[in-house]
Amino acid sequence: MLNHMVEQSAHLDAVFHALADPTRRAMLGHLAERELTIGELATPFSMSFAGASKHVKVLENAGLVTRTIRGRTHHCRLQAARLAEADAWLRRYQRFWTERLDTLEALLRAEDEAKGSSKGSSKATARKK
Amino acid sequence: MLNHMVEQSAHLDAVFHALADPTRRAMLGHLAERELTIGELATPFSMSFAGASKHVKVLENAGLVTRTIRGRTHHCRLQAARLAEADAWLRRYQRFWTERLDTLEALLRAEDEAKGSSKGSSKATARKK
DNA sequence: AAAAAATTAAACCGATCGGTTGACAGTTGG
DNA sequence: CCAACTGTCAACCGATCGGTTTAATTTTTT
Repeated sequence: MLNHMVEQSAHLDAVFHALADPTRRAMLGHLAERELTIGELATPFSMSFAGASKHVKVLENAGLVTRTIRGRTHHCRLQAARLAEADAWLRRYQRFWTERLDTLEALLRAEDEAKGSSKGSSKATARKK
Repeated sequence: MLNHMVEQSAHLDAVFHALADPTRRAMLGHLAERELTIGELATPFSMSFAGASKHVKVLENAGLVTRTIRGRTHHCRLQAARLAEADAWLRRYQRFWTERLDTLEALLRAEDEAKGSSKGSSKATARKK
């Protein structure tokens, strides 16, 4: 029932590790547009097939990519559920950065008022704690 | 104006790398409640001071923590702006997982109807933004 | 002044990382 | 069947990781 929420720590390890490499993030960026083979994923980085293959394996291992073998080509597809898990983890902290943004906004607003006109784009965050 | 959006790739490397370790994620969790010293951060993990010090340095390096030295103690504070950057990166992919979640929701709903539910721990997710 | 406390620095450890190369294997087209 | 194509595997490389221990530094306490 909640099983998909439990024991995500290992998932998060793998997902954040996968995302910590710019090549892999770029690969995900490409996969966001279309399904791609290992070779197609490799070429934009002037990297060996084996190198790209390793990166894809990391992404696959993190559950961010699934592979379909058609003949001799391996077609990779973005699988975003684990990205959602990562995002869910991050959002636990959202109030911190929205708080900060609010105070920043307040500062900017005050600065604006001192200088001239402004635009009021407030977030109206609940003030807790 | 958008300068703070540019060249975050190195930031993202550091942030995602910092988040890829469960000890460091837990440290951030503790720092979300209150400011903590290195020693206070170390104790829950039965880890040496030096070990915790290294983890904090990684978090600091990623811009996720700032340090204030008061006497002989170093007080660490969560700094969430970089978490916001990571979240912003992830949200580029949000449409992929919301698509998936919608189909997942449909599946779970169908399953629930077939079985009859026990606890109503539904997510009540907002379906569009 | 001396001891204790909080922390960093440095050296070290085995494990993993990102990447290459070279050998191997299945697929496809002549 | 053979050659080209696509990809993996295994070995290897230097770098970094997460962690320890020991020594040094600074501040507080006695």
